[in-house]
Amino acid sequence: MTDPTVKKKAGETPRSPVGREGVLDVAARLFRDRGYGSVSLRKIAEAAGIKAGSIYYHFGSKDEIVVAILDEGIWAVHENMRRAVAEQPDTAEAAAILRAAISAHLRALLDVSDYSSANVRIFGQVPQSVRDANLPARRAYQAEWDDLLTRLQKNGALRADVDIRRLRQMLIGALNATLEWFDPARGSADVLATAYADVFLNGILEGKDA
Amino acid sequence: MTDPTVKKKAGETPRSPVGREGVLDVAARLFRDRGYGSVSLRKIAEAAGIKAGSIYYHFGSKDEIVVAILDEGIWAVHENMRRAVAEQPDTAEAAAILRAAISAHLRALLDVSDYSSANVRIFGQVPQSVRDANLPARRAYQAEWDDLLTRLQKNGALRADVDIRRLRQMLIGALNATLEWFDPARGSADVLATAYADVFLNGILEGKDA
DNA sequence: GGATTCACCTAACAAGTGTTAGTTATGTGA
DNA sequence: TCACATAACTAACACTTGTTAGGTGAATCC
Repeated sequence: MTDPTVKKKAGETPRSPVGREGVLDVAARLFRDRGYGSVSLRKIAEAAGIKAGSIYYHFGSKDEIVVAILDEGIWAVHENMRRAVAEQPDTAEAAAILRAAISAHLRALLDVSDYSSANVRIFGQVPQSVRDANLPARRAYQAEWDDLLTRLQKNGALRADVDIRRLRQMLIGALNATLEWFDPARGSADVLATAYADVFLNGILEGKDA
Repeated sequence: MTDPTVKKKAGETPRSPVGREGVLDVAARLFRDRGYGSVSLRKIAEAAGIKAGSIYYHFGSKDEIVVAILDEGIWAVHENMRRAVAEQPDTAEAAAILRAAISAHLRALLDVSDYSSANVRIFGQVPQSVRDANLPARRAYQAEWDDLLTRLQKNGALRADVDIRRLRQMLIGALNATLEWFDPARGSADVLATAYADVFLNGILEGKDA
C-alpha cells in the first residue's frame, strides 16, 4: 500500500538536515539581535529546529561558534570592499573610489551579511580569547583600508594633514554605527552610502565644494 | 582600655556603606566593559564589595539597575552638551557652536561619565521593556541636537540639502563609535573632537575649505 | 535605654547555563 | 546485506542565574 520509496509520513516535510551552516546562520542573527551574553545554546538550537546537545556534533564549544561567525563576518565585508575597489576603472577619480569602498562596506553590513553585522555588534562583548582569534582577520581588513587611503593621500586627493589611521577608524566607526538605527523600510543602504560619502568628502558647511 | 567611641578594631577601615550609588557606579563600568548579558548580579555585588542579595535592598530587580544607568547616562551627555552650547557667546559662528557640541558629547563619553558610555554600549542588548523606559530621555537629547542643527541650517551655515535627522544620526553614531577603539593613552578626547569636527565641517578632500 | 532605621548578611528556590555520554534513525557504498 | 558515516536525539552533570525570606549589627532618635 504505502510506497516503500517514501519513508516519511504524508504531511511531513522531508526535513533536510540543518547542518553546521544552518546553525551558524541562525546563531549569527540571534547574536546580532540580542548580544553575545544573552544568547544561549538552547536558544540557538531552538531557533534552528534542533536540540542543544546536537550542536556539539558540529562545534566543540559555544566560543567555537562565535569565532566562526566573527571570522566569516570580516571575510564578507573585506571581500565586498576589495571587489568594489578593484572594479573601479583605472581612470576613476579618488572620490569615486572612496565612494565605492564606503558603499561596499555599508551594503555588506546592512544588506549582504548577517555575519558582518553580527561581528560589529558583538565583538566588544565576547571573551578576550574569542576577540584574539578574530584579530588577524580584522587587522587585514583595516590594512586594506589604510592602503587605499594612503594611496589616495599620496596622489594628493586627500588632505595631507589627516592622520590615515584615525581617518580609517572614523570612517569604519561611522559606517558601523548605522546598524544601531538603520531601517530598510526608511531607505536603502545605497542611498545612505551616498549621503555618508557626501559628508565625508565635502563636509556639511555651506559653500565649500567645487 | 579600648576607647569606647572606637567600635572598629585597629586596622579596619571604617567601612562606609557602598549604597545605591556605589552599586550603580560599579555596575555601569561592568556593563560598559562586558555587555549586558554577561554581567550577573553576583559579579556586580562582588565588584562592589557586598553580597548579591544585598542589591535588593536598593533595587527591585536587575532591570531596575539597568534603567537607572541608562537614564543617568543620557542625562549626563545631554547636560554636558546643552551647557557647552549655552556657554558659547552670542557672536559665535556656526562652526564654533557645532565644534563645542561635538566636543561636549565626546568628552561625556570618553572622559566624564561611565554611565553615558555604558548607555551607548548596552542599549542595543537590553530587553525591550528596558529600552522603552530609556526612550523618552533619548528622544529629548536627540531633539536638542535636531534643534541646534536646524537653527544652524536656517542661518545658512549648513548646506540646505542635508537631511537634519540623518545628519544627527551620522554625527552621534560616529562619535559614539569612538568607544570601540579610543585609548586615552594615545590622545585626549579634546584632540579627537577637533579632528572629528574638521572632517564633518570641511570633509577630507584636498582644496575645499576657506 | 528602648525602638527604629539603615545597610547589609545567609541560605535557599526554581530555572537556565555549557557540556558530556550514550543512543538512534537515516542514508550511502561495497 | 552489512558496515559505516551522518546528523540528530535523550538525559544527565555541575554550575550559575535572578530573586526571596528572614536575620544581624551598628547608628540614630526620642
